[in-house]
Amino acid sequence: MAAEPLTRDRVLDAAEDTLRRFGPAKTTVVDVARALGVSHGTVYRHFASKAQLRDAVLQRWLERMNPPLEAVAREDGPAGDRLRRWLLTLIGQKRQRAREDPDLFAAYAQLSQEARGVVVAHLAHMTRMIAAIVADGMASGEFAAEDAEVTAAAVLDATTRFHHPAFAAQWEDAQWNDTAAFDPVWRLVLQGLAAR
Amino acid sequence: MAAEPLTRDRVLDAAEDTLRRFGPAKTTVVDVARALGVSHGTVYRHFASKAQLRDAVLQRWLERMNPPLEAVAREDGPAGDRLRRWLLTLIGQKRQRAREDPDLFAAYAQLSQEARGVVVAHLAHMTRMIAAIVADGMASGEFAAEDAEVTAAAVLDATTRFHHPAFAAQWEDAQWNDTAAFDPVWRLVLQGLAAR
DNA sequence: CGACTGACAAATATTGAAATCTGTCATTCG
DNA sequence: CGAATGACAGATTTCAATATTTGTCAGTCG
Repeated sequence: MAAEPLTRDRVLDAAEDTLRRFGPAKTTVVDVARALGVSHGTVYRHFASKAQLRDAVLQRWLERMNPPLEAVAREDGPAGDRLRRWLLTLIGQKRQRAREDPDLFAAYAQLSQEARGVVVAHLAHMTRMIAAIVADGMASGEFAAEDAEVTAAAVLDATTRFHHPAFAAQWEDAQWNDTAAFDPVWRLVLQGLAAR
Repeated sequence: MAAEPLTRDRVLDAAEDTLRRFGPAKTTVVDVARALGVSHGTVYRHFASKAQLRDAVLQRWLERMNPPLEAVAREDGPAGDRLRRWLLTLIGQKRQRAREDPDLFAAYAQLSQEARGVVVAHLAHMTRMIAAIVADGMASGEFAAEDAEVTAAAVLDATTRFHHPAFAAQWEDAQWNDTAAFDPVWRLVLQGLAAR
């Protein structure tokens, strides 16, 4: 074993690799320990249960979605344009993950059905980013809304069909490859936000 | 056996009863035949497969949701009010079914994941009803929309979270009992539709 | 002392043989 | 003749035994 003591992060790395390799159904704590060259008891010094380990892997994986979204949120230009780009970026990220990491994505889809902690935190972060854009739009007089947070949650709700993993199966359908289904919803949302 | 020859409808009745009693997982074609007092081969004279029988039961069950919705669609008054009532009726129907027929509802939830024929037809019908209300709103100058059908589909998409069975688990949560989550989305939709 | 091990009990998953179910069809019945 | 039967093959499900996995903890090691 290494001279270095085992860190939480190294365990997470090994767990993510193993998960990607064997899939969520076939990954055991012993597999993860073996990848690290330690006994499985040691893994339990860093995570209280297999569920917590899986949640932590998932959280890190979800958090990697944030930087591109934060970049869009910080851009210049009309709030409406930024919001549209932000939503399209979110949708794009989800689809990319569904394609590239089908196993991790399936685990995420399952957890979001159960509305578990990690996913709730993820959603809260998404809402906060939208709220920042909405608040900018309110400040510039472009949007008329009462409460940026509540409105942000409504925007996320209204576009559920396009980013919630329960609908991932439909993302492959031909008719979804372009924004034909998204655009009419986007029109509703943008005009719903617009000051008049 | 009865003097009457066995009808498709009597098979459907028996299948629905059996399904309700045993649940989708435990219902066999033999069970349905037994409830009718015939051999299971006879059931196959009316439905080509178990899947077709299940789809037909589900279709009838879904169609029973239509009358109250059609009643709302035919009411008088501003299109905005009618559309809101229609959506709340749809949401109410779904929740009622989720509570009263959990097994049939679970079967429906499963099928809508796979976007199967019955469900696609059901969705198309829902869209047509909304389109009628939207068209009325356009005629009266209350709404500004380009295409009533496309807009209707967008309204259904934007409210997915509140009527799609994938979210049924959340319908029981305290925060969903009132319209606290629905109202902000409704505001977005209504203002998105409104002529200015 | 703190990081790690590995034997252990209880929970969970796997397996394969037996039972049941689906769908077909030659035959019976009225 | 059309409606219904029931025996049958192949597919699927069940069930109980067997094996693996999770999570704990007393004990080892440096």
